[in-house]
Amino acid sequence: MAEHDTKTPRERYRAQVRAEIKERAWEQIATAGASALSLNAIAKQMGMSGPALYRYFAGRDELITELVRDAYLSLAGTFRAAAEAGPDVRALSHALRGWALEDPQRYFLIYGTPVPGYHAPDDLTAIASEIMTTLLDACAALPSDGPATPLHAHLEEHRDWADGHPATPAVLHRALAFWTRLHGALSLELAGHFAGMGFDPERFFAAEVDALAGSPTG
Amino acid sequence: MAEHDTKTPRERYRAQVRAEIKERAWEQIATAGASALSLNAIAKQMGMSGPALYRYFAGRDELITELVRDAYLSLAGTFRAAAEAGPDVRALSHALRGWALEDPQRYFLIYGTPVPGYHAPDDLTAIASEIMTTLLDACAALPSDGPATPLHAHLEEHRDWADGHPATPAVLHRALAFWTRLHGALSLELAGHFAGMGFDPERFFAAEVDALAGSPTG
DNA sequence: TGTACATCAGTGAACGCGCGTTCACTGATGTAC
DNA sequence: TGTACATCAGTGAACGCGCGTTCACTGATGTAC
Repeated sequence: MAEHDTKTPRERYRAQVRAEIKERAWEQIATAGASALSLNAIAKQMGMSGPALYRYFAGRDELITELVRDAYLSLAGTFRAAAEAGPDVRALSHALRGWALEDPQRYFLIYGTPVPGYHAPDDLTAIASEIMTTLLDACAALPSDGPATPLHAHLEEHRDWADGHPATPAVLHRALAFWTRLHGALSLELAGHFAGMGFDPERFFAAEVDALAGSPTG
Repeated sequence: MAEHDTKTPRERYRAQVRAEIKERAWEQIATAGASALSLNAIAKQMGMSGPALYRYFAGRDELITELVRDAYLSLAGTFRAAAEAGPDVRALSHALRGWALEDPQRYFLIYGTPVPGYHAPDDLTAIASEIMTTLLDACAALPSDGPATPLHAHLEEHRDWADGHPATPAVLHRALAFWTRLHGALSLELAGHFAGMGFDPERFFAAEVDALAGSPTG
């Protein structure tokens, strides 16, 4: 009773249909890539006429933007869950890999080839910032820091992206290294560039994580 | 006289037009991404009718395949040139970055989001193999090797991709790390994910290269 | 050198397709009295 | 509870577009004698 449903049946129905549209959109993206996403095809798949979707999304662009936002939210949620037991770069890293493997095209929607001209909406920076903060926390919890380098001085001067986080330059550097290295290993794996090479991508990924978690950013 | 031109004028003309088609294709890709590449648009830009292009390419797919091949060849050539003065990972790394910045969409055509279903032609593996060999040579020329790790044993057993190269497992690991780390830093930079963060991508890239060239794969 | 023929680049019309999006509408669902 | 009205989901037709691709053709360029 305390938690009363404030949604009218119509609102609930709307939310449901919106959700199904997005689901079909994800299926389509997984099958043929984001650039092939088509409103008409989604409508047909749902047994509706094309124009019906305009009751739910202003157009194709708004739908895509919404999908990008959902992808970011999903990743942020995964990170939050992985950090629940405390800051731990290993947990974060493997959560990231699991999330990426779960739906490679979702991963690429965020980190893949940018479409020249497309600009992501502004409210994503807040979500991206939460993700980065989680990573910074985990890096700050690691032991050693190692000697200062010229890059540290540079990062010290350009640390706005850390969003007020009280991280040392060494921690900033390590967070950047985590981000880019994991992304490198993951995106090549997901894009199929390891196919036929024989080795186990997961072992290599784990070795990268170990190297990062073990030594000062070397 | 010794070097007589065996090409007829018609053949030379054909080659010229083919080259211009590709050039326009690259322009289009740089402007709107590879998925937006259109034969008709290229033809219009060249002042020809659409069907005329079918004298030069069997269709859109063949053109794209050709562009992918050219991108690989271009990268292989860049690597070859960078290794001319001897094996040197630093030279290779910065040559790679320069090549990528020269035309980000060309880079993404090789390393970007894969289109589900598209499969690259087989003869690319030879070019990819040359690139990898150059990188392996450079890694083998680095000094220290560091202690053996479990990953080394795994790579020792799965080294077919090294194509007969007499590299130690530590060298194999380092080559993989080079490849993935540079790719991670580069693709995030090119995709614009560093935009607004304030730090200098080149300095970070250089630090990654230094870390790789300096210590055993840590 | 001149003529007859073959080659081949390029055109314009056409086909069928799917796209995003608009518009005027029908009919069902919810609301107010 | 019943009636009158407003809201809103969904339809079908239509618009204009650009796409890849085929086809029969014209006209210029090259080749053979």
